[in-house]
Amino acid sequence: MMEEIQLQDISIDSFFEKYELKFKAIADKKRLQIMNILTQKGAMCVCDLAPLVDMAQSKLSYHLKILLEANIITKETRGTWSYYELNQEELNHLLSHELCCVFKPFC
Amino acid sequence: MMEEIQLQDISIDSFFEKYELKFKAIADKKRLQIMNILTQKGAMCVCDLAPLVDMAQSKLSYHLKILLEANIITKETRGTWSYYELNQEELNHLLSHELCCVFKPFC
DNA sequence: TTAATTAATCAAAAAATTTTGATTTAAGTA
DNA sequence: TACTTAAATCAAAATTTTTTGATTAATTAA
Repeated sequence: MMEEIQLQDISIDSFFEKYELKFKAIADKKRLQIMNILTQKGAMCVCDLAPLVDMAQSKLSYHLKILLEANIITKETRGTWSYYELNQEELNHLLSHELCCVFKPFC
Repeated sequence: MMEEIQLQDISIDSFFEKYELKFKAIADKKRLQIMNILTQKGAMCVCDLAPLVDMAQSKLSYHLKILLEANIITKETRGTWSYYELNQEELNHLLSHELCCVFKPFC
């Protein structure tokens, strides 16, 4: 019984942690701008994205990693290039329909 | 023309800032827990909420202020008590329908 | 092969957020 | 009136996040 309650607590706790991670990822002006650009342009590599968001490469890679680890975007490597794309499915689970067109693709 | 472009930039910039503020407010395990409790219990005062989230009063007041400033919750003062309640309308604009029952009331 | 490009990672510095404990203000209670 | 309770605010400390610039590894191009 004790264990049951504890398990419940642990699971609700990790549930909140999961959403903390996701909301934290999108809780940033620059990362929202990145999402907005990916909404409009589809998949992009770091070197093409960098000038659009006016960011140094290492800084952009840092922000992309945050979004990637929250599953907000996906990554596909081709040669030396890394192509990043919005994860539409994930965003649909997360955001209101209203936020389509701005932070979600094809809505 | 220059001005038009600048105005556009400023407005899209403040648009991202607005959502940064809101997502930042909900991008926290403890604040999500607060929202979850308010979802279940409706309006609550700080002194009743504090033991439920196992937080000192000043800490809880700090987190409530973050949510209040993002318009995620509302506040009504009665005597010495402050009653906080989820802002259902705001959350509907922000979050997916899926996140109802967890972070949004009456869905 | 050599040089250049792409992007990830690292450590240190800078900046922002959160926690803590105390103080303050206001309102209720004996 | 004096005492207690509720909650906001404050400053300092602690913690977390972000930025910066350099380095590294892998791939492409000359």
